[in-house]
Amino acid sequence: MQKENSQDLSILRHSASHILAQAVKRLFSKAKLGIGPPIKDGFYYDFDIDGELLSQNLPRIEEEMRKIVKEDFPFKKEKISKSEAERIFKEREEPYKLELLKEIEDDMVTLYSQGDFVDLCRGPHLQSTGKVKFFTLLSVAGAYWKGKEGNPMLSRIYGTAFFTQEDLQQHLKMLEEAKKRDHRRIGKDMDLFTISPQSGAGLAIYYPRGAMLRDILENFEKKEHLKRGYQLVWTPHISRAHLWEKSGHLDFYRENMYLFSTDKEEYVIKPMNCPGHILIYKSKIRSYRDLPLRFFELGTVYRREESGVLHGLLRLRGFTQDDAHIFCAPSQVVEEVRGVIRFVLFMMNTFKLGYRVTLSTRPAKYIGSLASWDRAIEALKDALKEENLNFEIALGEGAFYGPKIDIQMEDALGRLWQGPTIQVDFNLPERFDLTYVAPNGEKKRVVMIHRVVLGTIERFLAVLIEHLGGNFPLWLSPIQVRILTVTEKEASYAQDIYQEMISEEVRAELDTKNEMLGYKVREAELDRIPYMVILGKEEAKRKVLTVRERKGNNLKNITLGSFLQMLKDKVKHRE
RNA sequence: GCCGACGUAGCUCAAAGGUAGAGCAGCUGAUUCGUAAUCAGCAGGUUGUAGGUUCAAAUCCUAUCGUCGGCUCCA
Repeated sequence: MQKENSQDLSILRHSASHILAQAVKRLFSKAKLGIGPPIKDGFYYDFDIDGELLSQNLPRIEEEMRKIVKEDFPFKKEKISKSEAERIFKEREEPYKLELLKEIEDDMVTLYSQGDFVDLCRGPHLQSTGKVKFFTLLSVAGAYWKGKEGNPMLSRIYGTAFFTQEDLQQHLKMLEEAKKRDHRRIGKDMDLFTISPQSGAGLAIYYPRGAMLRDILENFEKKEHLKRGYQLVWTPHISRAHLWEKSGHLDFYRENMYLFSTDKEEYVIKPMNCPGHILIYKSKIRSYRDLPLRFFELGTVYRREESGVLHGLLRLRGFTQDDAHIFCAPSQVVEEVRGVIRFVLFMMNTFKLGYRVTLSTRPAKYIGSLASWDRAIEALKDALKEENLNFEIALGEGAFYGPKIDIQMEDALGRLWQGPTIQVDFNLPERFDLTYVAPNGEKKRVVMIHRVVLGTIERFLAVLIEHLGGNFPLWLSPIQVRILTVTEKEASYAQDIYQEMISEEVRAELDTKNEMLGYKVREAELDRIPYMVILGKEEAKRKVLTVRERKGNNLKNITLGSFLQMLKDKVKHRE
């Protein structure tokens, strides 16, 4: 039933996109048609036209669409020969449709028409334009023809459509809600971080609360890595360009790298941590008995990203990977990858995040031999299968040095962001001649696995903020408790409680402002503080606390000792 | 990088060529209050930046930086 519904919905939306195209052609006869498919949450149509005109005229276009709906044209399907279709679109001066026709291998094609509007389309559609009742246009954006940089930039109009007014309303409401969860909004509200034009686009600055949050995450990461046999390492932020020449990055990754020269030499600000970890591996002769070696670093890297792609903490130019490189024998690869997969799943479960797994294969631009690529892909597949994970294959989406498993996480608008990734690399060990001594005394080639389990601290924080709407569980909350006094008379008792708490390593704040309690409660709620401790005449007299939970429940007559114990238990179990 | 929109006080937003304004936050004072906004006063801005048009620019033009929505790219 559900599935049928979503199929019907995409037919509806496809029809809506044709109505949109007809409306635009009516208003702007010079507009050339691109394509107009239904998508996950609606539909779009691409036009080659002055984009400014469209954004100003969105209301007019929508009005025209409603007229077309009223006119109730039937959607007519017609099967004709390709040459006949070519004649029609030539006459109608639709160069993009002609280009699409050329790529169709069949001799026959289908056209759909409504009124005087004709489109090359596989269909299906609803019976008539009158069936499309509840829709709205949302935005205008640029989009390259066929999604290829270098192709002409078309103007894309996005919209959405539903079968009922209620569904439409609900969807629009959901978009509003998502906006409220936007990590940039919450980051500002909760005083966590900023990206200041003064320091530069794509570079985040953490305020005390944001820095606290990072620190909690980072400490958690370090502990979990140590538990799994990783060793902490640290490598410098800049290094000689020479190193990056050897790794191949200067050839394959140059446009994303920040380079600078000192008087004598060129240097690179690291965009990745692997070359540094390789130097650590190479610092001595390694035995098969040492393997696998797992080097972990919260490595801050900088990449020159195109200005248009920057997006809060989700897409930055400077970010910190929870990066590790595992050096192992070829026979250990599957087991090591399995271990990383389990680690990733542990993380996703800990934070209760949804995810999607893909296996990315060899891209057009790559280094290393075909045979080693095939071997690496097999190893990743085996590990995924043995962990019983569902995954999709993304052809040609691998890194230039090896195939990878990507785990994507969802943000508040349902957009997917790459987080954890696991990449097998047979190539860098070759380039740097990384070996170990086998039992028979022979030198053997080591295999390298690059992997991150959260991805980056920044992006992960962003996804987490949106996932939780800023309501961090106690163990993650930068501020765990705020102490509120009812009147100024309780200031000294509150001060004592506060001192006790911070000495017990509770992240507490004291609010003795001369304001009414309602005001302070409201502020603490807006700051999403998990626990408020309310101290008035009663509490001071009886030396107890009243605790208000974030949701509004009250716990009365609690002693400081039992409250501290409760906090400790919850932190321990990450509730 | 490309297409489009936008940039006004710490924040949210007014002011459509003619003296930049409000709410919240901040500060001072009053109030001493029991679970999502107590009252009053004060202060706060070379309208992102740099040029230009004009008697006069937040407003019009150009460039530039940045932000937002996409495309492309990616952790």
